[in-house]
Amino acid sequence: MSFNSNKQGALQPADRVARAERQFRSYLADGGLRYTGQRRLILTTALRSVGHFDAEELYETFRAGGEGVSRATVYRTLAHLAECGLIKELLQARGPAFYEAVYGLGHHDHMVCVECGEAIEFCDERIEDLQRRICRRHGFKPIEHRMSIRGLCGKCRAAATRKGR
Amino acid sequence: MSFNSNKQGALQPADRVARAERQFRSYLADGGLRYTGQRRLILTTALRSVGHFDAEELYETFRAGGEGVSRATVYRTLAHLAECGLIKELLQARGPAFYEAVYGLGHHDHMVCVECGEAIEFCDERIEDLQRRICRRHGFKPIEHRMSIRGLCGKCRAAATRKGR
DNA sequence: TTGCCTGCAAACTCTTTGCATTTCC
DNA sequence: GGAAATGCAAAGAGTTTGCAGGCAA
Repeated sequence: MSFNSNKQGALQPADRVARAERQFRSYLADGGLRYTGQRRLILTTALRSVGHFDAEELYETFRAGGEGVSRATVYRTLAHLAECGLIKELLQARGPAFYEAVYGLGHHDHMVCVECGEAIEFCDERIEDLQRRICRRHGFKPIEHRMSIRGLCGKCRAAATRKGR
Repeated sequence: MSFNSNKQGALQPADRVARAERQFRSYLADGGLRYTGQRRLILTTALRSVGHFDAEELYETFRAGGEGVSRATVYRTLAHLAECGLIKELLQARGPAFYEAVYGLGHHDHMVCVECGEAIEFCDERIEDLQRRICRRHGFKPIEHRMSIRGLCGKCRAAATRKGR
C-alpha cells in the first residue's frame, strides 16, 4: 500500500534490490528482452513496497511522483516479475469466479492441475488442527480457510515424462 | 461443469436438495426475501452439480434447457447461496489482483482480517511437510501452494467484543 | 397491494491488446 | 536499423446496477 524509500534500515536494504535487479536482467536477457527505465522503476518500487499492492497503486505512485509509466506498462511488467518469481500474485484468480456446492458435504481443500485443470479434493485433519493452533497463537479468530496446491496431476505428469523431459 | 439429474444414485439423492431448500427458504424469510421459481431452479441445479461451476455455465444450462433465467439473476442468486453457506466461492478474489514482493524472503501464508484487511504472515514447516506428503500420496507434483485463513485479527476481535456481542 | 424480483441493457472494474511512435542495443 | 517497449485509447471479460414491468405473499 505504501512505497517508501526504505529509509528505516531494514534487514537487507539496497542489496536485495540489487540482487533482484540482476536476476531480472538475466531473465530478460534469456528471452531477448530489454531492461528499460520503466522496468527498473517498477522492479525497484515493487521490491521496496511494504505489504501488498496492486497495479493501480503502483501506477498512481508513479503518476504522483511525476515519473511517467503507463498503466499498460505496469501490467505488462508485473506479469514479467511474477513469471520470474520476484513477486507473487496473492490468491491468483484469473477468469470467472468458481463455485462448488458444499451443503451437506464436508470441508475440503484442493489440488489443481495446471495442465488439465482437474481439481482433486482432499482433507487432512492434522493440517486443520495446526491451522487452528497457529490462529490461537496469533489471537486470530478463523472464520474459514482456503488452501490450494497447484501442480501436475499424476496423468499429466506421466504424459509430460513420456514426451521426453 | 456438468449439471446432471443425479440419476447415478449418489449418497444422499434428493434428500440433500430438500434439506438445502429448507435452509435457503429460512435464510430468505429471515431477510424478508422471496423464494421464487428462478431461485429454486438455481439452488437445485447448483446442488446437483458435479464438481465446480461458474455463473456462465449455470446460465448456459438454463438457456439450453429452455428455462429462462437471466444472467443477472444467476449472479444475484449465487451471492445469496454463498452468503447462507450452501455453496462456496473457490479462491474468492474480488477486485484487483494483489501482489507482494517475495524475492529474498521466505515462503509464507496469510491470515487476512475480514474487518480491517490486515494480512498477517506465517509459515509452519509441519503444515508444509504434510502438504508434500498428501501430494505424494495422490501422485501429484506440487509447483506451489497458497493457503489463507480469513477471520478476525486480535484487535478487531477485541473491538467487536467491546461493542457488545 | 406492497414491495421484492426479474430481465434487459447499459455501466463498471480490472486487464489486455492494436497500433503508431520511441527507444534500446 | 531493426526488434522490442512504450503510451494511448479502445476492446475485452466478468460482474454489477438502474429501471420498468411482473409476481410472490
